[in-house]
Amino acid sequence: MKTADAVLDPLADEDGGFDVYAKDCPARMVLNRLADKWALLIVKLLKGGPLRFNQLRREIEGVSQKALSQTLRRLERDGLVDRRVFATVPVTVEYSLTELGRTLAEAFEPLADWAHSHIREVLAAQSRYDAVSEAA
Amino acid sequence: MKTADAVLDPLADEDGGFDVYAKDCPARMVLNRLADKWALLIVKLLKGGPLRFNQLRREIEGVSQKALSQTLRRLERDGLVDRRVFATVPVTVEYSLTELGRTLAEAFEPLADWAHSHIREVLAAQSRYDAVSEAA
DNA sequence: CGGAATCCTGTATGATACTG
DNA sequence: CAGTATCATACAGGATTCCG
Repeated sequence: MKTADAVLDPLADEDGGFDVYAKDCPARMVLNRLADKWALLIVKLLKGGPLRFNQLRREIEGVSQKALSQTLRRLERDGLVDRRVFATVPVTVEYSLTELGRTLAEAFEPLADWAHSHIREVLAAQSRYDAVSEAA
Repeated sequence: MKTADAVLDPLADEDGGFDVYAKDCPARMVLNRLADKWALLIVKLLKGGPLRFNQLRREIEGVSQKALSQTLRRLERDGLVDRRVFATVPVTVEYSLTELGRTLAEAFEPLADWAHSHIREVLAAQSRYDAVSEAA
């Protein structure tokens, strides 16, 4: 395709930003990455400090080792998570947030809070909706 | 208080919240819904006022009519978006944010801002990562 | 215009097994 | 412990067609 710069420049707008609604906008790629089923959950967990692979796996109920592995690699690639290997006898791998990751974790917090505090309203809305469409 | 939801109670923790890391936690369902590729994009768009179906479709480059339709229905079901039909000659359908939806839009803003202002860092991290792994 | 129904395919995901 | 590799599949998602 194009080079990285060629992609960026035409999309940059006056305020130095990007159009999230443009197809190939990097910001949308970022958003899509964050839309990952586990990514934000992991980031939020790591806010509490470094964790090892299987610790994460135990904490996040329902994640497969494959999904966890993939998500961690993507997060590492995006510079959000740091991966450190310790040459202990059974090898130990520790994941932690980078500086960038920490800023993300903070930006995510309002959304997490929102989910937390509006679950009941959402569930109620769903029931209402289902009741109506079921009636038809 | 313990009536309707057998699902909710066992998951409620001391502070009256939910454990996002539990498999069947409603909060996680909410989060997963938000993790939808288009949901947040739509919510953000509707902050600017009501829009019709094809307006949304045009604004969000790359969304298929099916994906848009499905996402809108889900958002409506969750009580985040309001759908109003006008009996004009070619029927007009208008989508707008509900009160609940507006609170979500606000909670989302920090994350959108984050994506906006950290794209370059993420892209840089990706390049670095790819350069290294490619070297192997 | 705003969608629902159908078909069809890529990919994401999960279970299983193997390695360092 | 911390993964990768393989396979098998379910399902989201796109393209197309048709309808109120």
